[in-house]
Formats: sequence, C-alpha cells, structure tokens
Amino acid sequence: MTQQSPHPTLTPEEIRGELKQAGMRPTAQRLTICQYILNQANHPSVEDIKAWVDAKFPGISLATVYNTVHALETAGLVQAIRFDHSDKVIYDRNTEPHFHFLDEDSGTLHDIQSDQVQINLNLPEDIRVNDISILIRGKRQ
Amino acid sequence: MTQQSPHPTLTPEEIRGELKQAGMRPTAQRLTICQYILNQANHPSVEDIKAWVDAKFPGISLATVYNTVHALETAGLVQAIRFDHSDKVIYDRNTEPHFHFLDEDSGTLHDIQSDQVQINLNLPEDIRVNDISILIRGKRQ
DNA sequence: CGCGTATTTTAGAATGATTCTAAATAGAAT
DNA sequence: ATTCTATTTAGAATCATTCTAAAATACGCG
Repeated sequence: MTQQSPHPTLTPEEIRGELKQAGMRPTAQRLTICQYILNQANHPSVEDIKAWVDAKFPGISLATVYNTVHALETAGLVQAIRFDHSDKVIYDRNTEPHFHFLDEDSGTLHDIQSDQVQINLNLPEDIRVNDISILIRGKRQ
Repeated sequence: MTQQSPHPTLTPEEIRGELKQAGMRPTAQRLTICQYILNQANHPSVEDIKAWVDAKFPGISLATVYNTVHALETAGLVQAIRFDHSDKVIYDRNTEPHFHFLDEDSGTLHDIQSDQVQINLNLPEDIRVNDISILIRGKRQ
C-alpha cells in the first residue's frame, strides 16, 4: 500500500478552531463540509462533497459548497487540483508538497509523499523552479 | 533556453500524407488546422486554433476544430493535455514522452525533454507505473 | 466525367462544471 | 436587542465541450 498521509482526525471543536483561525465563521454548513473534506474524504470533487453533506444537511446549496471550498483554499486548508483524467477539480486536505498516484483500475487517487520520489532536474541555469506537480498513473499487480 | 523539441516543419504535402496515413481525409479545414498545430503553434487550445484558422479559413465551424483535434488525437498525431493553471485542454504535437515547464511570468508552456529529468521512484512493489506526467512551474531570472 | 456512399462539416441545441447575482438569513460586536 | 457584515441560497449566467441531424464534400468505381 502507498503510505498513508499524516492526517489526524479533527474533532468538531478543532475544526471550529481552524475555521476561526482562518477568519471564517464556523457555520453549520462549513463544519459539515470540513468534517468530510478534512476527516473522511479522499480527494473529493465538489460533487462528492455535495452528495455526502446532503445526507447530514439536507438541502444545502451547491453554491455554498463552492463558496466553502474556495474559502478553504484561500485559507490554505485545502488545495485545489485538476488532473487530466477528470474534468472536475478535486480538493486535497494535504497541503504539504506531495505527488499523486492514480490507480487506473479503481480510478482512485493516492498521495505520494515527497520523500518517495527523487527528482533531478537538468534545466537551464536561469530557471527558478517554484513548484513541481507529478501524477503517476499505473496499476496494482 | 529550454531545448527546442524536434519538430520539423511539414510541407502541405507531408501533412496531407500524415492525414491519409491516419485514415483521415485531407480536407481543406484539416490541412489548415494541421498547418497551425503541427507547424506553428505552441501548445494551443481549441480557442487558439479556431482564432488562427479563422483568419485563413473564415467561418470554419468550432465543431470542426473539435472534431479535428479529436481525430488527430485518436490518430496519435497530437496529445491532449490539461493542466491546473488553465481550464482548457491544450494540444501537444510532441507525442514522445516528455514533461512541461510553465513560465509563470509569460504563461507559456515549454517542453522539457525526458532526458532533462531523472526520476527515482520509491514505490510499493506491486505498483506498475504506466505513465508519469510532470509540470514544473517557475520563472526566468 | 458522373453516381453512390461513407465521411466530414456545420449551426445550433444540449450538457456539465463552475461562477455570478441579488435577496434572505445568520453571526458577531456593540 | 440592534446593527453591521459575512454567509447562504436559488436560480440565472457563463464557458468549454459534446451532441444532433441535416447539408456538403471526398473518394472509389463504372
């Protein structure tokens, strides 16, 4: 198995704290969305989030889900990513530098910790690299 | 400078030949589109293609551009890619394995040849890698 | 050349994700 | 409580892309 990322489960109180610290009001909608994104989900799309949250919070507006993920992104609590294999943006609670593995059989995305990949770039001198994004596609044997 | 990819300019006749070889009829629309994608463009979006072709071939249908890039993709003459920084698919005439550099100042995308990057993966035994996609973001000093 | 058929082009409608709008609601500070 | 600002919401708008069904075109064959 690909190593699990270090994402401790947050209590509702801790989530509330994170939101406040980010200057976001800890509304019921946001707490529920965070419960999913920060604790349970694995690289969910907005559609995924809406579906899960709808069960706990029937009738939540799709716009609220979009508003919230944007706010969380701005606050640095999640990272928005888009990969080739899907036309939807997915949200990643892991905001540390890391890479991704797409299991082509299951369609699931897994984190690859930075230390599992060594990269050696042989680029022109004048290039200053700010970020490297890597998607590894493959299968389990 | 990032090394140029080996893309010789193709004559109209050569383009015609490529299309025929791919089982595609070399229509005027397709020849014009290929003239741009295969000879002139650098990672163009459909919008880019449409704009350029429109000058040579006024009134070409947007649907034709989509149809053509799809056909070229199926034929293996171009590769469709989508990166985080844009919500549009771009087309790459370089179908060899390679990576990309995004110049954050100009917004332009450059090919990085495979041999300019050495990757060492330390992944679980049971993972069989089929493809690695890399986007390097940075600036020129 | 001219005919028949499969391919291609086309305009416009449809789709799907996302963003915008403007009004209603809820939090927080006084 | 009152007020001010942030948040939520439904629905409309937008944007890239795909679909549809009809018209135009390319190509093989006589």
